[in-house]
Amino acid sequence: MSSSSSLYRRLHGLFAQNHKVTVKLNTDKPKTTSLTSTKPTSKLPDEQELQTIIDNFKKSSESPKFRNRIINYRTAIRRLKNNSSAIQDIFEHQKQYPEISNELFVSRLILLYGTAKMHEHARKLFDEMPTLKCKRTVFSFNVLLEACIRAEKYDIIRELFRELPEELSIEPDVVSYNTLIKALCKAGSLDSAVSVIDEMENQGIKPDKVTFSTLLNTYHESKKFSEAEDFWVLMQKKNVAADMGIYSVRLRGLVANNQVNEAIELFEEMGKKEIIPNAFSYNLMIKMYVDDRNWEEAKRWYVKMVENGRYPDSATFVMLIHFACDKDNLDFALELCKKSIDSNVTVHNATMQRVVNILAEHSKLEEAKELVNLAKSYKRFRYKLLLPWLHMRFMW
DNA sequence: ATAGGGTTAG
Repeated sequence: MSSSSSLYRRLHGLFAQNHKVTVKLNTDKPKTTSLTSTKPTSKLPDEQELQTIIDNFKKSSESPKFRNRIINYRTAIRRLKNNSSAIQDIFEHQKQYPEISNELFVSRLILLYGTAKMHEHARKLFDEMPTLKCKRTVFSFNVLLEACIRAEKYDIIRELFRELPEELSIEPDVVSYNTLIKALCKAGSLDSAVSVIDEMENQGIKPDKVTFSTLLNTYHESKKFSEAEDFWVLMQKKNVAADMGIYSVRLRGLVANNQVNEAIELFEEMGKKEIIPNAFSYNLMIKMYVDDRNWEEAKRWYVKMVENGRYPDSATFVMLIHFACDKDNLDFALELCKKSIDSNVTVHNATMQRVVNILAEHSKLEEAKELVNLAKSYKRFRYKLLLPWLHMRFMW
């Protein structure tokens, strides 16, 4: 790096510091107005606030419209943080409404108990369903399994599987088995998860793309790439209808293991099978070359993406803009920034700022200014870009 | 309706 750029950096540092002070002087509340985004500290509600949330929720629950919107329950859970007795309080309150005999409604509550890490309450509500005049099918059984996963109680799921279907005469379906597999994967028992395939086939249930997707992904996560290979072959043998998603999982695995040729091959295979690669597929290919510092190929895949009518998204722009900056390819960096604004795609503020800075560093002041102004016209996000050159001129 | 798959910078 040249000495002029290090001078620039020092000036910029000074500038940034001064700027913060100015912000503080101009406002009465300096706590959250810093340019570097500081999240407001989320504190636990005190007793008074807690009671208000509970009372308001119960009041709102009187409206059937309110009860029909799951988002209201999710919001309440979030606001109540980990206060399980408060959550139990508002959920118990729901039992007086007719929806409590609706399997979907109760299932949502069971799932939310899981989200709140209250697996015992989830189980209790499941057990109460007959008393609540609510039918209980494999659907709510699956939901109970999922609630345990959300509560990270993986070991219970095996037991539930052994105990409940027989007791309640529920036939586990493909979703039940896929959920069991997910639980075993999360618990780190990949081998037993795989053996569930045999188990389900013995019960006459065909593993599907979700089954294979979950397992393939776990192979990749535990870096067992050659086993992932065998597993992919097994999937072909089982004639599982592949889709975009499972190809994405496979492609991600190949990229993670730096199997460049195999990744290209798979990409082409997708086209032949009429699984049209989407932006995510292209991003994977671009990322592979960006990580490899191969500018030519990264750019080639970007061009290919645009030519094939896939819209570059935030990930595409951020990856390539930084790479272009690394390579001092200012024209391309600027072009990408303009295109992102033009196509209504938001990138990180720091990414856009880096291009402004690097343009200024290379005395391309007009272009830097142009970009800052262009960013001002962007409606979906308010970029906060600084024009360092103004300040440098002032210092000189 | 419940189960999976998703990135990008510092």
